[in-house]
Amino acid sequence: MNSEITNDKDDLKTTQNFVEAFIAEDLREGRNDGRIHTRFPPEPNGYLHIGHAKAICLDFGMAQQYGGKCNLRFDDTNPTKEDVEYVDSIKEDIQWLGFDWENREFYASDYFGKLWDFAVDLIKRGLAYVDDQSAEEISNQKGTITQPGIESPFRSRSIDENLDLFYRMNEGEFDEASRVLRAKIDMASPNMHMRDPIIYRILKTAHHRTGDKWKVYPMYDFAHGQSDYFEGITHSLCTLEFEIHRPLYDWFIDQLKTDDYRPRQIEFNRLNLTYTVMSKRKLLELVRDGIVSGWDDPRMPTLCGLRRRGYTPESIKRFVDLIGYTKVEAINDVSLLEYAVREDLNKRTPRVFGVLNPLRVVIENYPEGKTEEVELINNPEDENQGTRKVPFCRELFIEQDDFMENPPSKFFRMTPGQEVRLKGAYIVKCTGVKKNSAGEPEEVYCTYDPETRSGGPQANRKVKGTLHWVSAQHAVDAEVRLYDRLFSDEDPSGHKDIDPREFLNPESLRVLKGCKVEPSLADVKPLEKFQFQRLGYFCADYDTMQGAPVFNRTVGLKDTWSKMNKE
RNA sequence: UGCUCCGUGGUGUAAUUGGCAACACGUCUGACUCUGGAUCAGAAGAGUUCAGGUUCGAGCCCUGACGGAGCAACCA
Repeated sequence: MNSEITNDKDDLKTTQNFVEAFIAEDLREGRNDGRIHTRFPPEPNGYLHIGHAKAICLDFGMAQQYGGKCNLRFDDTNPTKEDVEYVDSIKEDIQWLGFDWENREFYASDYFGKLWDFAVDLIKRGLAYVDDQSAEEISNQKGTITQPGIESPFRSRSIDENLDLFYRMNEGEFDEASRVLRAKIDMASPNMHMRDPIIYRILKTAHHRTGDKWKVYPMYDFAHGQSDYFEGITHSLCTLEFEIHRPLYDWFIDQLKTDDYRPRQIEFNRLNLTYTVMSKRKLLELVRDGIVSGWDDPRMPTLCGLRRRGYTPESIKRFVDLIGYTKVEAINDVSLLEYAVREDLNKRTPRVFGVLNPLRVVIENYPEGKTEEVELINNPEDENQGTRKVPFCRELFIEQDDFMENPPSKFFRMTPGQEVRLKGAYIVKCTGVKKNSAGEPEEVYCTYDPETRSGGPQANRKVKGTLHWVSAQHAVDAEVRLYDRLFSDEDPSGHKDIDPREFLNPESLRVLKGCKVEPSLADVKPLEKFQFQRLGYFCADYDTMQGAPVFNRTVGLKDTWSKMNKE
């Protein structure tokens, strides 16, 4: 039949990344009964950013690809930092990306009981002990990166005493920080994480889910791997900084396992983007200090920020697909993200006319009071999007940048004596300009050729430039927010001793009021996306009101003209 | 200084059991165009951090340097 037709050959993946290779191998060898089960484990202490999207795509993607499942599990073991506000936003963002954890919404706090039992079990087996020392004493005994630690004086107290103390810790009998439970492993290990790690600490803060039921809470290392185990996770995918934790992860699993099943931790590289910061702490500071308007400020690399900026889930997934997964610490160029969103928006957004910096044009030989309806194609990339009618009359607005009285060569726009096409309407010839006292153009005059209306007898006459325009009489006023990168340095947090905010880009937001857009845009709804022809992609902001649209610029169109002029 | 991980065009990634270093973004040409967009055609750009070794043959294996990152929170 149509054997030679493979129109999607570009999408056929011929290679697999190292994570896929590991998983494929495990499956081939029948480990864990040939199951694949992953999990996405956010801590509910902040909003998700595009780096999390990379993890989400891998966690859910691997499960999808190999016919497995992916759980959503909140890693909520530290009530002092976590909150339900974050739980809700995290769920919303994952759903927005298009992933589904079905009924598998779990919390590490679901396992506090089992974790407690496991800790008690370790104590009974002589593998854990209560340490009465202060944080400082414990830290001093821990040794350094080059020197082994020394054992705690409480390391060998009796099982009964340990049990008694541990129960009393949870009954609130002791102050926070007065005692901890530690695993008894090896104070001389070259891996600091194996030097009798703390596994439970006393915290008297109420937990957002378990209230004041518990006075002791497990540490990350004592909760994460075990939660994986309880859920039957087969592949625990995380970022590179947890590589050093893997021996400890495995140690706990060894103590827990009762048969051949065991989860495997695999670490991949984190996503870094040029011209931004990605750590939750730094993002939180930007919000807290009012440098941005909130977590969903369109300049933020958060998923809610990107959403508000006009990014689509597809473009983010495509970007993640393009950058891949390795073990190399990389810094990815935002221009690739911008490429991904342009590629997507080009296919899906309708074209419209919007004039950001209006300059009035009067067509002197066009009848006063006359209005024509001009038909325009909504999207040349997708004819299903049809056409629309746009009013045209004697007075219009064009872009200030599209007029120059004394232009350089290769300026194919409005300038005295030169013909230019008003897209979808007529070819006009500039006849003059009126300037204000400062010498700036205030009003431009031209004449039109009635024969050149699109579809008309002279319509195919060659002119070098085509401009977008809006009828002055019918234009809708809009606010437009032009966003640019938040930092002017490629790697703002990559400089020792320099605060990233030294590199804040003062032009990261420019608000334009009194922009003129075509009447079809009067009643746009938030998050509706458009291509403002010749300018870029824009997305209606949440601040949009009936008849008073507000647009965020997602990304500009490629602009070879402005590039030429930079040199 | 100890341990762990990592070093392939400007950037991000590929290279099946060792077999003439591939792709994407970016850059630069040109064509086409009622978006200086899109599309199409093409070009430049690395000899794989370095030095040895094994081999008929090494980006892939071995040794040693050099460079980068992570690890000493009662954070995750």
